Amino acid sequence: MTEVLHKPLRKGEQTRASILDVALDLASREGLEGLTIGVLAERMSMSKSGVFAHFGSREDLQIDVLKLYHQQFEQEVFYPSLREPRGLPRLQSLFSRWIARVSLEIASGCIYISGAVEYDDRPGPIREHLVTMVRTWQLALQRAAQQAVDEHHLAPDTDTQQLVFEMYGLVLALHHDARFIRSPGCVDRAHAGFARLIAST
Amino acid sequence: MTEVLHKPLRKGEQTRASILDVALDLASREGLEGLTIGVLAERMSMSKSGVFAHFGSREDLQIDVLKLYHQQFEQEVFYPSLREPRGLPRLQSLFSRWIARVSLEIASGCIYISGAVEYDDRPGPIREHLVTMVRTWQLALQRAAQQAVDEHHLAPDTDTQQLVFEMYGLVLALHHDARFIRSPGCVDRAHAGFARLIAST
DNA sequence: TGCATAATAGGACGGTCGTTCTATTGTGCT
DNA sequence: AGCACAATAGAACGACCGTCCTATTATGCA
Repeated sequence: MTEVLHKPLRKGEQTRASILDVALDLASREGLEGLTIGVLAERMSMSKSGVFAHFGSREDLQIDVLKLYHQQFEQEVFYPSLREPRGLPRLQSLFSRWIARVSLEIASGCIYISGAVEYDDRPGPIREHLVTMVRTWQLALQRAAQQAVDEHHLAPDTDTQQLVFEMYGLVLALHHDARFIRSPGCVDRAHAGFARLIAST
Repeated sequence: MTEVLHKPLRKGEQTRASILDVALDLASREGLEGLTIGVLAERMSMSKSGVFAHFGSREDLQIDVLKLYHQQFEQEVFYPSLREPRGLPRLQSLFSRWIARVSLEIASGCIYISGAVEYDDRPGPIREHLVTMVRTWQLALQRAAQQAVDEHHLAPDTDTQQLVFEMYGLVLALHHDARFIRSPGCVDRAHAGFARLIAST
């Protein structure tokens, strides 16, 4: 069990990791469904079977990509915000970092968002993993919102589920207008929406 | 030119129309990219080539599906709202009918929304058509919002682009939580968001 | 009813997909 | 250095894709 941690990265594990990196980039651009082993192999300058051997199946590869994305999301958005004081500052930080990440992702795309559309009607383990991750994130937001209520930063009758719903809407609108419509200034609009949202509760 | 209008539907045009109906249903569920001629032919109990012959290419088929969707959207959401008086009533009607349609589409999916994700990074005529249609809809909303300002139903300094941005976000969040997360009560949340949106401007 | 032509079927094409098998190359330990 | 074995390559598979070509069937008008 634990001795695995001490084992240094053998060659295989190392290339497996870099395959996953490229796969994440690819899936961000083309969607998880658009992630194909042939293209992945080409980008890696490897043979299809060479790439394939590192994962039991394409589905396992997709799930591993998903887990990697989740990990990066936590690292970039969630954990840093925990250093902010409970309540509104932390909620504000979560939202800002979220926006910042989606803004950077304008060139590549957010897998949580594209995955939600790709797998909204496609049962299976990928959908289940995806739903769990997004639910986790929504619950984290809701917890932060509740803390803001407890700290009297928000009105005591605040519907935190409604709050998270609308925050998610702002980010979806940002992703939509930035990546699809490509209209400028939508990052500011997302921030303005959040400010109004906080002010009116 | 005009004598085409008087020509009754020959057999071919008739089956072509019903193919498009099935294709629209299929594309709503699987996405425009998931719309495949083989599956379409199977659903029609026709041969692949029999289906194919009605459209010059798969891309043309997809564009025709898009146009059909646009037409239905206008018919169900846009035109009926024009009978409401200018200003807030009409804006409210546009939003309500929009929500109602997306709610009914929970079982099948909205092509504007899924298409936005599928084609946000895939250049070509399909993307162009899609962007034009969504832009048209957003501009219609913005026009209605501006009329609400002119009628003094909304504050004179209202940022109508911001308003449309947030309305779109509410619908995207509804689509997300209803179809992907499958959390109940999000239709009410979309309405509540709109009410708060109007109240706070 | 016959005939021009529209509508559809059937089969084949080259391509890509995920996956499997076998062979070859490379690594890392004793 | 040599050996066990991990890592990768290469070819082949069946399945599905869009598209094309040719034959057959159905339609609708004279």
